[in-house]
Amino acid sequence: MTDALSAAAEPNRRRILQLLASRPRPVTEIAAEFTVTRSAISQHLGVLSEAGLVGAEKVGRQRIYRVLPSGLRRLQAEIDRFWTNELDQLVTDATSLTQSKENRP
Amino acid sequence: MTDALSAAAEPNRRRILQLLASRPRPVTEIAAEFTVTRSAISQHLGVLSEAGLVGAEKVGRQRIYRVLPSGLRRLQAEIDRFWTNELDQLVTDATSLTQSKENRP
DNA sequence: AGAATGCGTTAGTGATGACTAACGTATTTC
DNA sequence: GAAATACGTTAGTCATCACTAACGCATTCT
Repeated sequence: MTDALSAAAEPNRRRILQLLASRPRPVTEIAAEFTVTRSAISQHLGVLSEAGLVGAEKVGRQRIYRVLPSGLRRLQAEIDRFWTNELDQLVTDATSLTQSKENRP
Repeated sequence: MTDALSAAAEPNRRRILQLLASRPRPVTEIAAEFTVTRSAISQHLGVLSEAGLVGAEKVGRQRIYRVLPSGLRRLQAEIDRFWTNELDQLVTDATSLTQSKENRP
């Protein structure tokens, strides 16, 4: 599961990325936002790190995690590669056509 | 795993969605594009259907699957909700700043 | 130096996922 | 009507995941 999209899809990891996007944080501060253990968060950070989506900087006894723009761009590229023109047309077409064929018998 | 993003994130299901986006297809035609069993494809279609991303129409002895624009819009909304302004800024900022802080010591 | 803080790591568990093989059921073809 | 086609479904397997509890290692504080 080394691809960025699969790594970022997990709900808790989505939130972690959003938190880190607003501002880099140490692990404990991240874990405080969740009900799961700090250990679980640490492992999620490991997955995100392995996918190149986050990086850590050691400051004193804390490890400040931040989102890596390069990884984020790779994620964006993966999403774009998935979201083909054909998929996009289905969305835009439906809005104008009042989805006539949607619930076809 | 009822949310659209988690359902769509799985690699095989991504491809299924793309295939169906180009043109609705019966199950066998979809399965022909993959190395896994038709049974596996059928189950993937079940997941996508449960997530409201695809729908089937019975024609003779075939079941023609197609992408549902409504579900696709829900997926798009979920992606947009994840991809916050803060995340987006990190991407756009990095391109102009030549990612100065990316590999900070 | 000793206690406390901040983290990573590991072992172990329960749940879930993706998959195959086999069977069952309509529907079409001959 | 019998064989073939197009599926769904199910049982069972194996791998992976998310998680907790416990431990260990630095680093800071007193």
